[in-house]
Amino acid sequence: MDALEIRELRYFTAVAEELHFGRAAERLGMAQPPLSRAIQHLERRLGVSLLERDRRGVSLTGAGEVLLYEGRAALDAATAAARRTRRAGGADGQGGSRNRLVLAVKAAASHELLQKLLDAYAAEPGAAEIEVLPSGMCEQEEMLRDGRADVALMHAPFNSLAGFDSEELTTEGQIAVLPAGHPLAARETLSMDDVRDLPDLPLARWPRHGTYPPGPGPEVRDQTQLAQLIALGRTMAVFPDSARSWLWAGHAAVPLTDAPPVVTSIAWPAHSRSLALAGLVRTATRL
Amino acid sequence: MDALEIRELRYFTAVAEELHFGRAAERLGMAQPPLSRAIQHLERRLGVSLLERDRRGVSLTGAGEVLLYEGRAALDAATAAARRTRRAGGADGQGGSRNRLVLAVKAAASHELLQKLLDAYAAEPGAAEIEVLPSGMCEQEEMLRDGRADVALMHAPFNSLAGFDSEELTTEGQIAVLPAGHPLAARETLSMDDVRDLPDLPLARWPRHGTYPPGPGPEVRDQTQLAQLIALGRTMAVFPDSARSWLWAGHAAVPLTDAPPVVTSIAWPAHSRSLALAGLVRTATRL
DNA sequence: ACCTGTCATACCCGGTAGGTATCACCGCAT
DNA sequence: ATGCGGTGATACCTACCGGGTATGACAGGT
Repeated sequence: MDALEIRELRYFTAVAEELHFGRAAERLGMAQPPLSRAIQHLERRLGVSLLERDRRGVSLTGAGEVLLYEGRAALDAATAAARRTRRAGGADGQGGSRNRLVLAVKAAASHELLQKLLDAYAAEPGAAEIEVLPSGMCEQEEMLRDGRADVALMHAPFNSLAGFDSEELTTEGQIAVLPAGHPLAARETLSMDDVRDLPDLPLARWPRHGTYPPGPGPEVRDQTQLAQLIALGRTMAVFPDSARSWLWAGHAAVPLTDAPPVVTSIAWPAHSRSLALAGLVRTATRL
Repeated sequence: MDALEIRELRYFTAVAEELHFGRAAERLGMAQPPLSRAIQHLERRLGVSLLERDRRGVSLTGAGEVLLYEGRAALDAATAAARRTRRAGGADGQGGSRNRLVLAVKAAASHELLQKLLDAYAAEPGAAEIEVLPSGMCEQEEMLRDGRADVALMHAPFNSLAGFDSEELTTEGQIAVLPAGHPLAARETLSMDDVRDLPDLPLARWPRHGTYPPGPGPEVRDQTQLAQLIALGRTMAVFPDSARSWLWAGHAAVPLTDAPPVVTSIAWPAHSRSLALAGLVRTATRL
């Protein structure tokens, strides 16, 4: 019962994701035959069939799905180990950067909270250096898992806190961000039913984990694009209250009475034991 | 920036735990020179010094400590991936055992709760087969992490729920289990101060993660040994209320007014997506 | 000084990961 | 039907590297 090797997991996940040995081999920078052999070898060692080689392509068996899922976790853990070790040893350029934290935040969210947090923490005695790592819309989980970040500001229910330790920081309502001239912009409040499925204002779509959800609305990549499209009267969006800070002149914000509240939390890998991290969390909860 | 290999992590953790290349090599079933080389190679690839080779033995650098910690997580993740995949493929003997959960429970704890849970769950339509895996005193976390178990009954504050999803099931007080003839056994209630550091009844010590904590009390391995020693008047112990079910005639139980309450939870790896697991958790919370 | 215990170095060998060439198999077009 | 393109599997070879043995370097204790 010898353990899986990381290399084998890399190979398997490549094949499982591509469902095609040739493309997977290309992605891995190797030839196809050794890849086929490696997967066969893996299946023999596990005593389990992972892939269904049908003439019409490759598909995952049940065990293969399990391995894809669990293997990704193992891969993340291994790359996180490497990254954090390199950083702890100061192999990232300047030497000995022990006292440093990487904080992942959504690019345009929680501006004021972040500012207050950084200011307050910098005033602490012995504060570590905080590197702010801007992340995409829901990339923070991945960043924490694979070691690119040590700690993150996450927003339930958009981010999932599963597998992390966290402390709640703030809770806020949500607003509908509409074109200033739109009839609904004059209302005092709105409900989700009012803004869902408006034919003239379809909800914009963000990429989640690399792909766009289906829907009628325009696809946007960042918040500036979205802001422009709203100002042009092409779409609308639902955002936490704090988004008011970046609204344009052509925008109108109307509170939503029944939108789920957005909880901003500070989250970190459950097993972290860093002193600097503990200090940052303490500062954050005192704000 | 090629990834660490599991083999390298195994080697490094062995050395980091033994702090001795020879013993580590023996534990790994290999000779010492290749082990030394492997560690050097690892240090060169990470660009970081992990071990301080001092004349008088080996010690961990800061980066080494980080790698030991993170590496263990990666090792656990990899072995969990292998184990769960094998099980999903039915490679553990009988074929295709997809619908099966391994539940880790402390050997002699929560007897009645466990009984009720298993009965209730078995009555559910489409219930999976539950394999009950008895665990040591605080071994459940490890079992969940490395895939030996899918779900566990854990007892805060003895087990740490960090890194797992969980649902609280019951809360109970604690009792002092004393020899029946002891003067304190006649009391209606006791406080922690009453029973801490009694010269005639030192608290027994359980092994935690393989080693015994220091102290004057006798070292016990299982709950039967402890019961015997208590009946003999040599020691005492503090247990949750539910421990009354296994008390002997020579024991006396006195409620402790200020002991921390014991919370029994059902816990599982945060990323689990198994249908059977969801059903078991639902059953448990409805008890 | 000697011996002992430690980790590092030198050198050799065999397994295996990876490459190239090719096969076996099917769907599909002509 | 029959070749063609595209798939994954097989055969075979090479080179690297992981592992073993023997030995060195170096410090402490006697």
